[in-house]
Amino acid sequence: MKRIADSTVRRLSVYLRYLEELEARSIATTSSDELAAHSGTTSAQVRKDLSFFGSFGKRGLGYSVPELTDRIRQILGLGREWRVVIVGAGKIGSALSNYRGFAQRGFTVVGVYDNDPRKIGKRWDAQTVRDIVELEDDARRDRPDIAVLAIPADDVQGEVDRIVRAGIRAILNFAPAQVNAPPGVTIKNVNMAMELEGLSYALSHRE
Amino acid sequence: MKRIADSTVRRLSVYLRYLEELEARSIATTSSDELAAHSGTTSAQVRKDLSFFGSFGKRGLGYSVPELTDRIRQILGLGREWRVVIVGAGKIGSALSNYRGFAQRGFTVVGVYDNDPRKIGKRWDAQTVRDIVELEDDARRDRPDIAVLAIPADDVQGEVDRIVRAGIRAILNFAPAQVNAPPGVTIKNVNMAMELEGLSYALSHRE
DNA sequence: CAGTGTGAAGCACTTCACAGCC
DNA sequence: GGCTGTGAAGTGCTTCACACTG
Repeated sequence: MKRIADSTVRRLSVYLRYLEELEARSIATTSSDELAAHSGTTSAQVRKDLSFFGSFGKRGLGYSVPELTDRIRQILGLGREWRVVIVGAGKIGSALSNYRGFAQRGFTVVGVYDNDPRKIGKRWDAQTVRDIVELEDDARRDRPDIAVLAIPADDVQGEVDRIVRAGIRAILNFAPAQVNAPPGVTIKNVNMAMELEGLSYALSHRE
Repeated sequence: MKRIADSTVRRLSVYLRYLEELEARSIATTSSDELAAHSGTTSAQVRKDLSFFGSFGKRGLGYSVPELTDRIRQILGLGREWRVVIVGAGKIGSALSNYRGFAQRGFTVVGVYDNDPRKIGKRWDAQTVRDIVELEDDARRDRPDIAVLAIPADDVQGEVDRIVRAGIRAILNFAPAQVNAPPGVTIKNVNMAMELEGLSYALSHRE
């Protein structure tokens, strides 16, 4: 399949959230106009995004909510369980795994790791914190798909390397550090410092 | 000044982090090549980004680390204190305000708010949680610049409206919901669900 | 006739390539 | 000689506009 822009995938995620809301309210159909209004984009953009994956609508009528919901879930790969390990037994990982949409969309925490002896062995949500050095061994058994990396900025690269050695090919990185991964490993960076500095910039450059 | 792309501002933030590291190691000069290597971009991109704001380098020599650090801080508006309120006394806000770079870059928490009676009045980091209905009154006294919105997805728009009424013109939104703000108010969305779904998509579309 | 699907046009960001300066 | 600064070219995402169809 043709390469899909990152921005397109992100918008699909937003469309999905609105479609789920419509589904909960038992609304049967919607239109590109309506989807656009609730997603902060334009109707042309919605139609273009969907067109990369097929023609899901009916001309003159719009889209069937249940059908489009299913198709987008399928496209995003949400039809299965994703096994997630949290590296860094801190507040960010905890906030993420407690988020109700997390389990709802098929993400399951199969392990929590830290390198701090004071944390190892302690209870953490429904898990017991394990020693980070055990990640590679455990991974052979647990077969995690995704690692959430939420540690302080020191030695982020070292932990990325460990995660990659453990055979995990997708990383959600909350550490404010630039990291390299081999081809075939996808990294998404969530950098709060960067976002705050973006706000600082915006506030500073107003008329 | 010419409008600057969001992506440029985000990269400046990354350059700054590397420059601070160089400064800590007392390294006096650097080059666009080196900055690029540590920021996941190209040297041409670095030079182009900087060129929007002036010419900070010396041909044949590169950039003075302290000078460029200062200039980027200035550009990003980090030369002053930014007063931040946290709306939603949960783990995300706590993780953010405990992040050492937060205070270091001039962001100060001046208030924490929640609507849960069980949380109001309780200690939360160095703050006492206040009732969200008091935000507007308090803002007249505290003059916050930025609101960090970290509440569950319900009624995000209502809280955005309240924040805007309180005169705050920059919002960092962690709630997975599309929100509208009047012109003049900048919103940055950090959507973890979207990032995870991006990873799900990437994992599902491999050869 | 309302609303989709889609080539074509428009626009914005990135990369190139080289003149200019230290 | 090395590295910056920058017009020009390239690339890719977004918007337009309209043919098409239920």
